[in-house]
Amino acid sequence: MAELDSPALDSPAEAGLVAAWRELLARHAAAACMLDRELGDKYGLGMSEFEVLERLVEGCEVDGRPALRVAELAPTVHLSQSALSRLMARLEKGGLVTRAMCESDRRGVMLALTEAGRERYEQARPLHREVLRLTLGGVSGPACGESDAD
Amino acid sequence: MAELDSPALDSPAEAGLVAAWRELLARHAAAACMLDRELGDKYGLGMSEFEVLERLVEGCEVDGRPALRVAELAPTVHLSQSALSRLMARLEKGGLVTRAMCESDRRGVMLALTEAGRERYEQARPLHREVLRLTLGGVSGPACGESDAD
DNA sequence: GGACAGTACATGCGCATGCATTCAATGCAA
DNA sequence: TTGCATTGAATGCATGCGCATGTACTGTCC
Repeated sequence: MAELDSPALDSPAEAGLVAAWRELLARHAAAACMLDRELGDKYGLGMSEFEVLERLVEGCEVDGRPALRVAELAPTVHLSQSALSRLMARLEKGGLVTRAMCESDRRGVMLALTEAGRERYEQARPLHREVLRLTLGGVSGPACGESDAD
Repeated sequence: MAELDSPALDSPAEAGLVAAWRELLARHAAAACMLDRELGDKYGLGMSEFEVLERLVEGCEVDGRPALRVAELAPTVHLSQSALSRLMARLEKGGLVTRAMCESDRRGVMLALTEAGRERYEQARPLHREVLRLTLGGVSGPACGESDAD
């Protein structure tokens, strides 16, 4: 209730929140920056491009097989619909994906990896994982449970 | 041909890393997006602007007192030198900070909050904290079992 | 059937960012 | 002192993003 004139300090809970936020910002910046640089330099892919390719690899077969629609993909990569639309245009221009009109609903666009897209992804993946290892590796802060060592 | 070996699967360690990365991406996107929107709407500040003001509040007194140099500030807010330079220009144009030439090294620029800057920060802080509470609240660690399966 | 609201994606636009470059000031060496 | 490499910051430029809007299509209600 006494929040009239003690504006200079956070409560302990807030301080923890802020610390967590800064930690998150630092990790995100480190990983995103290095991913963009490394993947861009060596494979011509941005961080988001790689994420999109990965979703496509996970979600569909190669070239022509059942694929994803843009609207489904957008939230999973944390991009706006317009950003994803342009990103797909870039990938399509690079020959890594194809955009085909959806038969059942001609407003929709089916996204599918090409062979080149899959190959590019496979090539880039080790580097992506290595960057994650370098930037996130080991220190995951207040780690709860290690479920990755099965 | 890439799919001969076993390139389609990550090792368990890699899978954990990727899961942690996606978790981090999701939190960052949620918090950053909401912060930008809320702070922008209500106080005319971007997320990075707020972070910069916060560093200035922490690091110096009001208007004219000892301040920070751009080069010192940049890494703490994960911005490039050029981005920070422009950001400071925006804040200065808005009357929230002042840029003064450093006496001892005239290449440097001393950054200081103005009264308006401090006030704006104090006004925006509660909203900032609330957004953090909403987006990061409670869960501070990576993957404790709360994982999505898309 | 025709009009209208709603959905899916593309596009115009402005903005913030990073890289490369530039300009100014400093430090060092001859 | 002059000359040169280095550092701190600002700026030109290209890029990617989100918002708002436009375009094409769908489904519904009359």
